Amino acid sequence: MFVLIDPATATPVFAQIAESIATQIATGTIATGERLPAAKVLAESIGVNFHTVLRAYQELRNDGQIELRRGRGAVVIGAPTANGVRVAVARAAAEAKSAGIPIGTLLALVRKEYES
Amino acid sequence: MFVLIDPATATPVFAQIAESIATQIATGTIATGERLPAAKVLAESIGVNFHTVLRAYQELRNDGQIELRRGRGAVVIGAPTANGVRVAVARAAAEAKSAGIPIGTLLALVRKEYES
DNA sequence: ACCTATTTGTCCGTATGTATG
DNA sequence: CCATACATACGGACAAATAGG
Repeated sequence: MFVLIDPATATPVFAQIAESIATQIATGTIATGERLPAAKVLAESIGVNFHTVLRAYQELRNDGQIELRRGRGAVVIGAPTANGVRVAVARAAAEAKSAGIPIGTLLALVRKEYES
Repeated sequence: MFVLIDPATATPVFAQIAESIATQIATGTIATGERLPAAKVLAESIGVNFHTVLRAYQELRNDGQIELRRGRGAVVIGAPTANGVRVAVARAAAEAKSAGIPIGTLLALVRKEYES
């Protein structure tokens, strides 16, 4: 697990961690089902507070990339992603963008619709 | 601004705060464009740490309900929500649900599509 | 143009709780 | 029962953007 932090960058540390892990998931460096190191462990290895790593993990969870469970750790989720879904999502995103709806609002709409 | 916290409940304090404010936005008790009290002020008024309120605010921002800016505060966003968007979102949500795709993954897909 | 107060943003540290194994 | 590991909350510090004088 290699995570390199650039303190000079404007992007926050937790975001850098999340981005690094997300990239490694996307490129297959970290496999589906694999378990990420405990937040405390990773934090010590890159020299940051464990809360910062935890926040990165929670960001990844909110993006549906990993699953977090107490006592168990962080596990990478495999994305099945049926085809019809992708098409529908693409249309919704395009509609929203052309309507000038911000991403946050769109996500709120999707969540509300999904949970209704 | 009335926010009542029940310490006996299992739901976290920050979630209770966010939920309370979301309800007040939904019911019109808090109007669109209105400014929420500063996190520090609200925190003192309900007797919690200001970080907890800040987290509630950030939750509301992630849900597209308010806009946060340093030095400016938290302002309630009005939802324009064009009609075509609602239809597209509803379809995408339905597709995802029938495909068994969890909400987190769906949101990640939407975000990726939107930002591409 | 400058300075100051306000307010959110991030990070650190500590403590306690809770689900998992 | 116990160790592990995430979850929440508190507290403090400093940074950065905004607003107002």
